[in-house]
Amino acid sequence: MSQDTLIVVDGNSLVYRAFHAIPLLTTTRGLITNAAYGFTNMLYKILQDEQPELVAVVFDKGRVTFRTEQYSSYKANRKAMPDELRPQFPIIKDILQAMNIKVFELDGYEGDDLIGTIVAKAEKNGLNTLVVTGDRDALQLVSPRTKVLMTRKGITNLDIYDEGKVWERFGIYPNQFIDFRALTGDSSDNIPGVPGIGEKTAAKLLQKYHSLDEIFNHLDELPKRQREKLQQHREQALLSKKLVTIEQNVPIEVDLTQCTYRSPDYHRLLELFTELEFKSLVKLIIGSDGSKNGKNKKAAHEQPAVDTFKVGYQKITKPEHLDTLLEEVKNTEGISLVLNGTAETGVSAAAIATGKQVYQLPVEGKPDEYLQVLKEICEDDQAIIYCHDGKSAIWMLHHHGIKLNNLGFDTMVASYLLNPASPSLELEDIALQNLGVVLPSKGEAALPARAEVIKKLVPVLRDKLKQQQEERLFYEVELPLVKVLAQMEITGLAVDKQGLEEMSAELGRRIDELTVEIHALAGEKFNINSPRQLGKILFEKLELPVIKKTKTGYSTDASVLEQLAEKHEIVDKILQHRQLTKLKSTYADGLAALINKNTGCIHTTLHQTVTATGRLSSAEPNLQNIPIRLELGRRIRKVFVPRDKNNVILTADYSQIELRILAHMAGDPGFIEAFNQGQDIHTRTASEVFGVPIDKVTAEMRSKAKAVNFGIVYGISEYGLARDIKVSRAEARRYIDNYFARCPGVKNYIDRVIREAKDKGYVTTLLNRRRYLPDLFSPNRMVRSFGERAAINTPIQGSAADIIKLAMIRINKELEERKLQARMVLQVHDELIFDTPASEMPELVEIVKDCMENAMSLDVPLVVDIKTGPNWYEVKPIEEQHHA
DNA sequence: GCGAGGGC
DNA sequence: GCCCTCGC
Repeated sequence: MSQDTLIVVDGNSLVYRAFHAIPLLTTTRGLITNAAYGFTNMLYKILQDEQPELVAVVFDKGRVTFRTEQYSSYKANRKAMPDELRPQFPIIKDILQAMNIKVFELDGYEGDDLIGTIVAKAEKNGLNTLVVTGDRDALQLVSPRTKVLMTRKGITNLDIYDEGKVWERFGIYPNQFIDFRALTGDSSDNIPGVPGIGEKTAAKLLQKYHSLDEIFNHLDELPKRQREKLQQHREQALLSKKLVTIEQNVPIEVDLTQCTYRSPDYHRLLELFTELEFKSLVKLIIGSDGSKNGKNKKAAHEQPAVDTFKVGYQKITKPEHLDTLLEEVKNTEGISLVLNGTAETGVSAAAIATGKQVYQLPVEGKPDEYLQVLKEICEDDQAIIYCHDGKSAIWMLHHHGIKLNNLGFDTMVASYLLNPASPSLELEDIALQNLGVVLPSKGEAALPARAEVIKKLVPVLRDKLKQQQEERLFYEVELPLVKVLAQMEITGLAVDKQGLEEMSAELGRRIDELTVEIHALAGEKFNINSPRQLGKILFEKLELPVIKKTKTGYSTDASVLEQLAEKHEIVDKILQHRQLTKLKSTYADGLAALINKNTGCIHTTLHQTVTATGRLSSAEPNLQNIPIRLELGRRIRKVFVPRDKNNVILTADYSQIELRILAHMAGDPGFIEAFNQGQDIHTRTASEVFGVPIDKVTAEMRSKAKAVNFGIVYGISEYGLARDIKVSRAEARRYIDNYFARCPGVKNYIDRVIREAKDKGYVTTLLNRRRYLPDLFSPNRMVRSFGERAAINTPIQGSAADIIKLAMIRINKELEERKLQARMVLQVHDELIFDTPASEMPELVEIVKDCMENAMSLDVPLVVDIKTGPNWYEVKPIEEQHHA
């Protein structure tokens, strides 16, 4: 007889258990996955422990079953399936399919009955069966060959019931279980049983009389109270018996050979698990702990279930092979290119995948031979080239004087667009998530594998972009922008190094003076830069009042110090010290350290795949936060100079772009009108909020109104506004209410955006850039409010990003076509900075103004202010220069 | 990792 | 609301 083991899983029972045992988990896209995660983990563990030869999972189908027809109250007190659970069933079925596990379901029957039928068949075939469920009724199936694995509490505690265990637990044999339930009932399924007869009594009766029928035959032997109860509820007991009896002959084809447990489709499973963000399960399959450095060893028993992705490739050993490569590239629409190397040292190795073949370069023994071929390929306008992080490829090629003319796809940028709030940016992760393959991390095969994977990813990612309606955004904005950003980084900003050093020295002297004074006032030396030491001095030694606390101690931030300023003269000096050390360390010294020795310029990195809203970010150094508000800091801008003595700096910034976008998207007539008439928008808001005529708006009112306008754009909270303009919460609330009362279009817009965001799970910008907002569904109110503010802010901030990106692409195209020497060198969210020969100024002004103001057509004008000067500090409006 | 502070 | 960098 066969010793094979069959596992039959009650899908619904385990899914419900998992749902209630695990708190709501969501993916970064807001998909709820807790039940799917818990179920999959349970299943994995059971399969691991039992190593079965056969596996089946059953599900209920349809709410009406033959039991409901017999007894309308059956399971009537069961609540409807929670909205968070329902959509997890298709996910679970996808997972089971990927695991190659047979699923049974049949309309009108509960999972129990399918289990019963399968068990009957298994018994006939002499299989050992293990039923996995949380439903006690299944215990009636226990036999010498059939056991039940029952969930106890949570999902990790499982009890195994064989005949002995049933006896031990209930004092009955499994074949008495139906009668037992007929007597005790089951409140969760609304099975009545015999009221007043509990488990203890039922077991005693069954021990003595063996069955329900025999109990009724011997009623006269029973004590009066029991007898009466049984007589009175006889019909009910018999009905209960029918209801709890598991059907073992359901009209369904059960072919146990179909249940043979084969190995899963690991690639599909990896795609699913990575998409669902089941990180521990991914680790289980790929046998890695996810650490990039590979320092942490795998546990010995953890055999990776999938091999790393391998692809056959041709190493180019002879120069003649290069001709073959060139020929094939010519005949291929879209090749992928992977480069090893750095921007500083150039390309050290390359791989090219055409779809038919993967080529590995360089030519053995001839380290530079291939560069000419690389040049021919990259600069061929006909060759469409796919990269992962095309901008870094452009940098590396730039080292060899090679251009990348036709970037046809960028898997990193595409993956960012699909989920900018938490994108997978590493090719390894993108491959896992979209192809279900594991990339080799090192070794000779790594490069060709990457090339092949990029080539395979392009259609998959393109399809996903299309599904999210972001194909145009990708091809018309983000992809062409890669080249523009590369050019900006490569050009860099010229810096007056000597000027920077002088500023650093001067700041150093003033910091030293202040340090001496502060130490004297404190009566001891201490590290002013250490919030811990500073806190001790201020709040313990000098006993100043504690205004705010942080997680780790006293808060000493600027708002706290400002409130303490009048209590002790040391405080103002600390504020000054803070300001000066920030300027010296971050700006004077920080910038000086990043001047490129060869070019004398600062080459920031403009990140295209970092922000959740679609903005760019700047790093090493961050040139998007060079001081401007305070005069002292603003002087830093003097060191940013043109790269040639005949050049000037030109800046062009959008005036109030975010508020204009808000006016446009909200369609608020008053707001739109104000911009169309060229009114001062903050003055107008002040007039609305304070209910005074435009000409009666004071400077203070305007400044408060300005804060309100910012607040609206940021997704206002009265708390934030009150803090910013230093008024009470109630006062702030009044301003906001007034604002909404006077600008109903804005109010409606905000409500609409939040509603749509909650409905769809994401928000979009004017060019359909998408951001998922899982925070909107958080059970935590604070997190939820945060999500709501992001829902308001993202369409505005992101649309501004869309617009300036469009302008940048058009400007660069014009500069190129007109062969101008002017260069765009920086973007600061609503501002572009150029380094241009003075002679090209008039033409540049015309191009920049035109491209920026007409980047997109809105219901309000886009207005750009242009300034020029000998450095970034001294830029002045061009009109003024005419008059001067 | 946190607090602080610079920008839009 | 969105970032980056510094010093501890």
